[in-house]
Amino acid sequence: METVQESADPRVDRWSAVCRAVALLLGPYAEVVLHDAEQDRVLAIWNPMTTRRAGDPSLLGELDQLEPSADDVYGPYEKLLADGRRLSSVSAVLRDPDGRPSAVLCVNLDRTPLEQAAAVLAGFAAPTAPRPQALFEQDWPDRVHQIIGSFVRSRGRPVERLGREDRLAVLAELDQAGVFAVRRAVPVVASALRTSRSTVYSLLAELRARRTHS
Amino acid sequence: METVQESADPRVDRWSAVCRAVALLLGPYAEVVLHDAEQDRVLAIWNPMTTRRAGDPSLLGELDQLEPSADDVYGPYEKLLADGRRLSSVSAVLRDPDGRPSAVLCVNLDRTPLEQAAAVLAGFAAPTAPRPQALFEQDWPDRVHQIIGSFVRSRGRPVERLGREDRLAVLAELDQAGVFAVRRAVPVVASALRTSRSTVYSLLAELRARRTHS
DNA sequence: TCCATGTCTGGACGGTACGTCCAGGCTGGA
DNA sequence: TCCAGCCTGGACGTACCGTCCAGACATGGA
Repeated sequence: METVQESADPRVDRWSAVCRAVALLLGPYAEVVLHDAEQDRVLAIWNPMTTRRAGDPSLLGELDQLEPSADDVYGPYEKLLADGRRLSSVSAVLRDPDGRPSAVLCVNLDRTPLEQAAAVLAGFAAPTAPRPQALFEQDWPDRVHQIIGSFVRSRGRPVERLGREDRLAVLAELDQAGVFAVRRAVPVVASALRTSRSTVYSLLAELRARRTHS
Repeated sequence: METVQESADPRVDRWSAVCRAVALLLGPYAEVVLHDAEQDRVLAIWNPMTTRRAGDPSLLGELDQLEPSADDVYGPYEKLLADGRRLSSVSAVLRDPDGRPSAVLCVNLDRTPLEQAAAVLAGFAAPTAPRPQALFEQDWPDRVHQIIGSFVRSRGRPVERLGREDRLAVLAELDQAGVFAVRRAVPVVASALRTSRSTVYSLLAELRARRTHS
């Protein structure tokens, strides 16, 4: 099992056993990330699925402000990787003896193997139907919030503190998901991202420009 | 195995063995329907899943005009029952020795058991996600055509000859599928139904009126 | 044949949403 | 302090949406 760990942080010492255990239990398709809740960076990664490394600025901070939960456990949420892999993510706030949040544990499970098995079963009855399941999303605003929430959680900081690149990334996810083909989607996304309609259009234009100019 | 058969039609005699065999092979979840291609009615049904009976006016006629296929076999196509069951439908034009179409065989397979198994697998990795699979439909015009095509096939007559009630029914399916929440959907549906934009809006208004006044 | 009924249709219309643009304000860094 | 970049509300033209209507058409009965 590959481990990426920069410095000997006491919190890593404290939690690494748990992280290793989870990473081993869930097999080769689970990534375990330990975030710093104070200094906003990655403490350690087991079985990394992306290129993130310890010390990267996947800052946290104020995770407890968004969606306060009774037991500090969030998820599972769905997340999309750039290469199309679909992840199930679970986050947990780890607190020190004083009760203050000191680290955030994220477990990302690659669901594609199980989904392939499910597709085999589903396809057995309808060999030609490309997607035998859902037609169109009825509660697409909920879906928008799910995608944004999953993204926010993976970055470990609330929506208000997302940078320009973060918003471009989450808009790319939403766009790839086809959100902007449905009517009245832009205002919903804008308010969900705590930004203005103009900005959403501007960022979308930049996305398209980047896509064509490369 | 339940069989609904009204009159001793020679075509029923000729093909009933095939129909019984298919109905037995595919178990209790397959419905086999033999349609009259000349007089536009149901000749016989094995394992009926709906309330249709032999002699019902599920007229056929001119099936060969729509989407000419080399081998007279259409599908499988997806179809929705009123109670939500999802079917895979296959149709075949049966021709008499002269080569003229005389009967149409339809096999409707209930996919819900297999889909439940698939849902178990898919849900294993994401217990809380209501729909772990697709986000939004990217090629929704294709989907519109699939729905309409499946409907047309189930009624056994081409789009141009659909009556008012037929169009209301297919529009209800499309509406329930959320098609009209996507941008520019109405013109696409109108041209697919070989009707005008005005008519689609009018029928949709009537649908809504019926839904609220009952 | 003529009429009555019901439906479909193209056109036109007002209203809404869409996407773009810009001048101003804000923020973070030099 | 200035500067550069970004965000923002507002305004604007356009495209689309949904409705309405008068005429065409088909159907069926007198």
